[in-house]
Amino acid sequence: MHRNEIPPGTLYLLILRTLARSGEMHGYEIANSIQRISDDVLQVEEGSLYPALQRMLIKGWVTAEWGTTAGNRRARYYKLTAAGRKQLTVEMSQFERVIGAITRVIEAV
Amino acid sequence: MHRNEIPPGTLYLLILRTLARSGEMHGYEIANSIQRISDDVLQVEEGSLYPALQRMLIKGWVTAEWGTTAGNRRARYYKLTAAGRKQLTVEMSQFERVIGAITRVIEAV
DNA sequence: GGCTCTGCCATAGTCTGACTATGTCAGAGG
DNA sequence: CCTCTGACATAGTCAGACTATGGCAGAGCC
Repeated sequence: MHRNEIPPGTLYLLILRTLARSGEMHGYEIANSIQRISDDVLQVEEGSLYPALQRMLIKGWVTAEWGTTAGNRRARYYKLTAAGRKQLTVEMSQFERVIGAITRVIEAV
Repeated sequence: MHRNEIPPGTLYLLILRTLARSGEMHGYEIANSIQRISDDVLQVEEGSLYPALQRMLIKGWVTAEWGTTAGNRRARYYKLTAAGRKQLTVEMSQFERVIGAITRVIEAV
């Protein structure tokens, strides 16, 4: 079915943060990293990941260049731009703001 | 513009939780309550609220009946069903699960 | 009596973005 | 060779939060 786990909008945040931590990664690594760190709660499907990366390229948040993996395969390596780093801080503070607000509503008496 | 504040999916949670706390409310009250408790961070637009309530009626999470407000206006009063209460617990635990996972990714070193 | 304001409900249509399904291609290893 | 897996990509579907708009009824003016 639909609607697996990742709330719409937060995928950008997850990718940006992952790239910020690791400098440079290809798509597959990004997905695996997110999945692993989240203890398999967040599963980034390929059909979500690559379109998101394309959009992020268009928005100018990342750059990409082709390279070769350790296992000798071709892959596109993504890297944050300055705009991407800025976007990350925006998304982070927005995330905290909104999640904090939702939590207040949930926990209100 | 678009994409104001409320992440898709969480509107159900907010409405369910608000109704659970207050027993019975009409739409306007629900929206105002969420907005107030969230310190104006979450603004539930009417064009989001009423469609959401319709969907919740169809899903059987709430019932509605017409009544009159304190200010002598007609309004539809919504109330949680058993299924709605159950859905609330589902959404709550899912929310915590997913937000926890996202937080782990964000805060990972 | 009109007239505006606000409370309150509703819907049609747009748009973002995560999904499913599918396809490709290349190296690894049996 | 032949399958497996890593890795990328896209077309199409769908949920759902938005914009814009409209309607109606009571309150409180003048």
